[in-house]
Amino acid sequence: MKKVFALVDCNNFYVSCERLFRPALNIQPVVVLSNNDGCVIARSNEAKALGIPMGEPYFKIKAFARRQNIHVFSSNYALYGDLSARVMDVLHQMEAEMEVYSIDEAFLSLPVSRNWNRISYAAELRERIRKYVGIPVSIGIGPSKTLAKIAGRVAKKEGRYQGVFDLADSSQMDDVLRQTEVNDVWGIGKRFTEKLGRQGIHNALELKRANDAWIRKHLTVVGARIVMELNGISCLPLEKAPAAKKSIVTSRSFGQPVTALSDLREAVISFSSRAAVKLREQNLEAGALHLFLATNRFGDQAVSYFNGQTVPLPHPTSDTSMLITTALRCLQSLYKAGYRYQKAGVLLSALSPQGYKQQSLFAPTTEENKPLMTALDRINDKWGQDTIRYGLTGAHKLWGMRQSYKSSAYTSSWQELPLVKASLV
DNA sequence: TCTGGGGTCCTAGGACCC
DNA sequence: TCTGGGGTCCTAGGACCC
Repeated sequence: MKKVFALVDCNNFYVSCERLFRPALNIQPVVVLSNNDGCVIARSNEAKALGIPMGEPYFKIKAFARRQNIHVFSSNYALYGDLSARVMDVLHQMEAEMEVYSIDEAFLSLPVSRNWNRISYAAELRERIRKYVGIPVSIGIGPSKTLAKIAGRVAKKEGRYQGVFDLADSSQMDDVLRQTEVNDVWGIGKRFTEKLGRQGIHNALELKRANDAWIRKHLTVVGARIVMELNGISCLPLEKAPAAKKSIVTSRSFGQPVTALSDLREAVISFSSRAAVKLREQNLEAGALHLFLATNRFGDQAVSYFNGQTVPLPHPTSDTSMLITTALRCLQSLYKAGYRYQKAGVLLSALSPQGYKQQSLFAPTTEENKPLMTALDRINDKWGQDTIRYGLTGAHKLWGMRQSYKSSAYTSSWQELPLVKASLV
């Protein structure tokens, strides 16, 4: 049977998560900040209306936010991750084929049939998510993922459609595409927009009709696929199972600049430990480790330093102490005194399933550490991250993140459950 | 003072081989 | 003056996404 795609997209997701536990904020301007309280990464409609751009550094709007009574939150991924899982559960229950595309989006594959009403199905989905989880969503429907994305924008923006817009076999197709700026098309970013603009291509309809050879030459096959998708020819299939990871990164900007090697060591040990846990969660082992250090990229270029080092591991491993030792060796050779470091990170690559590669006959094996790693993960799973951790990750954490406006882990920590108070009068 | 983090895919170019 | 050609593999960098 022929299929169409539906995109289910949570509205202003992080803001909606915060509002769930602070309903008084439902009509107030709200923003959520990135790690380190750096940039604005989610805005309520009221905050958008006040002109706060996506990605704006917080320090630039701090005074304005205070004047306008904008409610500000540090990001709280424990909360957002849990609510995301609940939204995805509701979708699963509807028994459609689905792809979890990101923390706040999922694609569904819907059958095309004359005696079946897609719009009322989508409306029902939307209502269930509102009722069971409390998060508002928009749903766009189209013959390709790219068109479903465009339909989703219409669903979100135009109140008259009540959160659901169907672009599959729609007579409005070209009108909608004409009104969609090219940089709002999925896969067209800043650079492609500039290139297209120089060719006189400014909206999605013009892109749909663009010359294929030119697109292939200047936007590569990536661009050619987008053009086909705009023409209703689906090139991007529904990925029902998540693909195995090819790399795992743990990196952070520091709450304040760090100069001492000892502080960097703490950070590097902490990032390596975290990366190792992620590796084990996915039953993977790494064949190589990359460590990088960076000073503030917006600061004075004369005193800037960015460097990284990749080293192969003697054999694929997910052993925390092996990864820490390797990362610290990199740090030793990368570190230069006198710089104000702002960021560091560990990247694990050459990933393979656990136990997949043959062990070396001569290299030291980490096999005997497996029970220790398993025990460590179990305890931290049960009692919370970092209940047991490697020494030297530091108690004072000079390098730790700023999170001045964080809400509670309402749904994933017994200590932080919301309290409901009632009294009988 | 203060500018996120974690990913993917594609291409060009260098190293190396016969 | 003239300095092969074709193939593979790897990596760095660019572009994009949420």
